[in-house]
Order: sequence, then structure tokens, then C-alpha cells
Amino acid sequence: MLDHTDKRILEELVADGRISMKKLGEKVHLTGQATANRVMKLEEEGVIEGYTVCLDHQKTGYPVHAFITIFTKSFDHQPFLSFVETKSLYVVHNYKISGEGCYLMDCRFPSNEELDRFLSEINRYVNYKLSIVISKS
Amino acid sequence: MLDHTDKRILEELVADGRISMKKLGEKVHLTGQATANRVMKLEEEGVIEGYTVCLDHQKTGYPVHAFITIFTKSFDHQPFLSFVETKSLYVVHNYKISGEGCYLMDCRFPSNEELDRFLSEINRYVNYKLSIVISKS
DNA sequence: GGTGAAAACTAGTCGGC
DNA sequence: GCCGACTAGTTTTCACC
Repeated sequence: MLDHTDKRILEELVADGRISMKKLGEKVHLTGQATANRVMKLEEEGVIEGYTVCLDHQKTGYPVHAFITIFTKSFDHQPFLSFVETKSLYVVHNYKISGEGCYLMDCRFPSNEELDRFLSEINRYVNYKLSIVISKS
Repeated sequence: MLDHTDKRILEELVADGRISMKKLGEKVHLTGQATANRVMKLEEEGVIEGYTVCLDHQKTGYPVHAFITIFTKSFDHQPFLSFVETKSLYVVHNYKISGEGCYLMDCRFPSNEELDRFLSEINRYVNYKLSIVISKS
């Protein structure tokens, strides 16, 4: 399905998502057009879901990075899930998990005050366990 | 520091990291050049760390998504951290956390067999708790 | 699935506001 | 700090192998 050249292309796009097709072609020993065709195919197949920018969240006003493990009280998760939907500004990812808890949320907050408010709000629906990110490697 | 237009630019770049400066300018009511200048400034300030591609990991050969909470046995974390460095193919992110455990690792594996092997290997250095991602919203 | 060349578009560099 | 115009580079679209 994905040959070696496709994998090389994806590696380069992970490292630099805005590289020109011409330069990308040089790196994988193809012409710009051939590269653009392969990238287009990867997009159509859904291997490439999109492109995005990597931000320094310290500088964009969301310095507090937290992982919140969710323990649901009731059998119906929908009220909680609907609530989380409305908080997409804070909830970067919400993963349904096996293991301890039902969900693991990757969250960003402007301050501990905002985090505190969020925790109070979700506590209406669920119990939680909080892990604050100190650093990343 | 970041004005409203900068924030709009970042939003658009998060949604599409490969948008042309001209189209981006149209969205934020600026010319292409003015937009390019602002983006360049954001890059120089370090607000923008880079650009990348979003991949469907089911299709790239890493379907198993796991969060592994690490409990260190010894006071010296370095042997573990050095080992994790060599496994960057599997370890997407390694977060130092407060709360339960010392580290939280966001990992990707080609199969449960690879995950099993990885867990056996890190168990030489640390204890762990495993959460497998079932779905993402 | 790949190349090469022309047309259309985009980005970088000016001076001017 | 932004605009308009010019030049250089990139992408797109062909016909072709």
C-alpha cells in the first residue's frame, strides 16, 4: 500500500508540512510533479488527513497543559460528552480508553483559575484524576 | 503581544497549515505580503514552532495507540529517559507530570506484539500503567 | 508511474503611503 | 504597518513515454 518513497514523503512532511513539492521531490529523488501526484493520492486515500501548524502554547496564552482521566458516574456518557464538545477551546483531544478510567482528555488552559473552573464544571457529570504536565521531551 | 489578526492567522494555520499566504490574507482581510510578514514575525518570535502533516495512523502502520503512565523504581531517571530516547519511533511524546506517576508517554505501535515487547523492555527500568486508546473524539 | 515544457499562480523585494 | 507593482520561483496542466 505505502511504498518506501511514500514513507519518505510522509517523514519529510511531518518534519516540514509547508515544504514545496519541488524541494520535497529533490529529497526523495523525484520531480516536483511526481511528488505532488503522490501527495495528492495520499490525501485522497486519507493517509494524509491535513496539515497544521505547531504552536508554542506558552506564547499563545494557553500555558497550562493537563491530562484529565475521567471516571463516569452514570451509565449514560452523553451528557458529559456533549458538555466536553462545548469546551473544545480547552479540550485538545478526548480519548476513549481501556484501563483506568473511561476517557483521557488532553487539555490546555490559559491559567490555573480556568482549569479550576473547568474541573468544577465537569464534576457535575463525572469524577476525574488530574495530571499536570511539567515538561515535555 | 498577539493582536486579533495574529490569532485569526494562527487559527487558519491550525486548520490548514499549507494554505497560501494570498488565501490566508483574504480570510483575515490583509494582502498576501502583509500576511506573509506577520507569519514570518510569528515564526521568528517562536510562537510558530513549525508545520506538520496530520496522518491517519491506522493507515501508516501504527494502529495501536497507548498512553503509558510511568512509575520510577530508582531515584535516577536517566537510564529510563535514555532508553526512551532510543524508542522515538514508538514514543510520540513523553511528558513529565505531577499527579499519579512521574511520566506520561503518548505512544504508537504497529501491533500489540510490539507494544508487549516495549513494555517488557521498559519494565527493566520502571513500573507502568497502560491505557489503550479505543477511539478519539 | 514517471518526465519535460509552457501557462497560471504564488512569493519575495522594491519604493511609496 | 500596509499597499501596488515587478521579478523570481513554484505549481498546474498538458502531451508523451
